[in-house]
Amino acid sequence: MMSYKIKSRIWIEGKKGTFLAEGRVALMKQIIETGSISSAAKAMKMSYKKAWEIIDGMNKEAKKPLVVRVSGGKGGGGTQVTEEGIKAIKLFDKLNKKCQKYLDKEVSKLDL
Amino acid sequence: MMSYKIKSRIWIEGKKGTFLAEGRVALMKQIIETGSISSAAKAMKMSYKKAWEIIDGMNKEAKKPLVVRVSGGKGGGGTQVTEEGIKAIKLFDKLNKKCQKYLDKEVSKLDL
DNA sequence: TTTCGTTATATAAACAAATATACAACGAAA
DNA sequence: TTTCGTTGTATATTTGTTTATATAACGAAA
Repeated sequence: MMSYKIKSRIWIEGKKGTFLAEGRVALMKQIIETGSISSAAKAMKMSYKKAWEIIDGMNKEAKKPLVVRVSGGKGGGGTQVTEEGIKAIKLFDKLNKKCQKYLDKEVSKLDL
Repeated sequence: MMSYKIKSRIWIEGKKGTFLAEGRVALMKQIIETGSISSAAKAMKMSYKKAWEIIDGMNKEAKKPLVVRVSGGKGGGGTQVTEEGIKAIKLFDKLNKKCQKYLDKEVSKLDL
């Protein structure tokens, strides 16, 4: 009857805290677009502090850094997403889609 | 290498809001144990108001009530989880386990 | 050496969420 | 009719989270 919808949220945890999650991936995508944490935060209407903390926490859980930050220099510096970061984005998006697809299939068997 | 763990959270949405979710199911289980919203809330160290709102929201999204509440009467009244409620608990727990199992399997292929 | 806009950091202010408190309504049983 | 502990509801308080603000550090390039 399609009365109900199943929703899900996934995230990946490292030893001390969250590694990858939806917001983190979205922020990385925005950094790719804009070239810096500050402009990415602005575009997402997020405070710089929060954005910085997300990036910092993510890098601390990563084996190789997902983003590299440069302070000072031409234009004041900036932040770049590494190859590892791009891999992480793709991995997360893929897992997320698979999870939702699986759940939709399971629920469709159930006539809720 | 087992460095990372995948985590997930699922919930079921009705037309106007959340129907089933982890906290709601836990509360129903506690109501089965204790026989009332107030004592269940106390046992879970949750405010009565929050517990009441959870139950209210859940019943509003349910086709048949998952809990029946009686105010007044012997002992002041109480709350009981219906057969529908018990079915809902089992359904949710099963879906939740399946989801986590699926994700663990997917992640195990990935050598994170 | 000066300039630039960024990163990095601390603290204050604003906002949101949860809790605590109080009290009316309820109705079966004594 | 009175009693009981619950449900139901509103409001004030507390707590926690998020944002805003300010400022130092940075370092390549002009």
